[in-house]
Amino acid sequence: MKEAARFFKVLADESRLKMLWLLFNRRELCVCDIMAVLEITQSKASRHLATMRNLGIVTDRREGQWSYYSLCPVEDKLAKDHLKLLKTTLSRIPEADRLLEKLHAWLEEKEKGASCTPDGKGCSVPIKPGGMRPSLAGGTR
Amino acid sequence: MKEAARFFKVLADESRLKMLWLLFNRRELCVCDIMAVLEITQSKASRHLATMRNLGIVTDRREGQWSYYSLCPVEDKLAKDHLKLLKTTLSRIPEADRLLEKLHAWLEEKEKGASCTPDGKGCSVPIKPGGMRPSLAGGTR
DNA sequence: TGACAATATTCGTTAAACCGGATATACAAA
DNA sequence: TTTGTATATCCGGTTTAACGAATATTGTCA
Repeated sequence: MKEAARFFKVLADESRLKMLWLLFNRRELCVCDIMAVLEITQSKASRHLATMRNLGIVTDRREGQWSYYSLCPVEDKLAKDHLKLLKTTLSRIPEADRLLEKLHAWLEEKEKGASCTPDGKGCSVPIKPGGMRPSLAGGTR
Repeated sequence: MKEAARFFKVLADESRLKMLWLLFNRRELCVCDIMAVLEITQSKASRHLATMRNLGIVTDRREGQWSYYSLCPVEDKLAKDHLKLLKTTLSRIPEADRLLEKLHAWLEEKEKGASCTPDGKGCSVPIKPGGMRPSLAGGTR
């Protein structure tokens, strides 16, 4: 049961729940995206993602300077089942919709050249006309 | 989502998971039973039960000197669904079986006159031949 | 009433979680 | 090589959770 408690401990944080919700709805996201959408500091985003990676419910993939996080296949049955249910239960929370809207707004903005600000207080949109990140352009579906 | 995190926080403790598991399998239990089966102190048992009552997932019923705790109908859909799933997922954990065996052993012992020891270190079985608690005699099913 | 049993609550301590800011690392582009 | 960006990690500091022991409360029974 200790293992089960450890699993729920990871769900017991609002920021992590939000991150999971985003990842339920987008194949992968980089730390930068999560910072922007959740409006949290970089260290906070990175730390929470690491927590979930340590539990084995997300993985990361390095590409250039970016770390892309995504859900990963979960072996543990308890975790697997509750995560699956979580996707459904979270979708019924009004806030969840708003979060997805924010995500899509951000991703669009990013396409146009937005980048993370060092202080994590959102994003600057310098509109570098040529500049384009690997981003999720064409990804997800 | 804050509400959801608050819910999972309550699940994020091994003792509380065990208590829930016992209550999934027994209509009601008094603090004394939980102390004995989980081998925890009285204050620990009482405090954890209070935590769950505050969240609205268990209720208590006073009868004489005993407080009987049981699961209560949960209005919140997220909590309700995850609790339902929890019963299934916990049942697959080997430890869960052993816990139920312990519960049944204790309840039987109690029938024969066992009582809580003040230090919460288990139970003494003074074998008062006549003495019988309200207990769960005839209850549960 | 007084002694005892079951439970709740308080108290002080310890441990864990979380946080922001600073720094370290890794990579990219100039 | 220097600069800048994205991320990870470290470093205190603050908050929250958990605990055992002690005490308070409530009910029982003699």
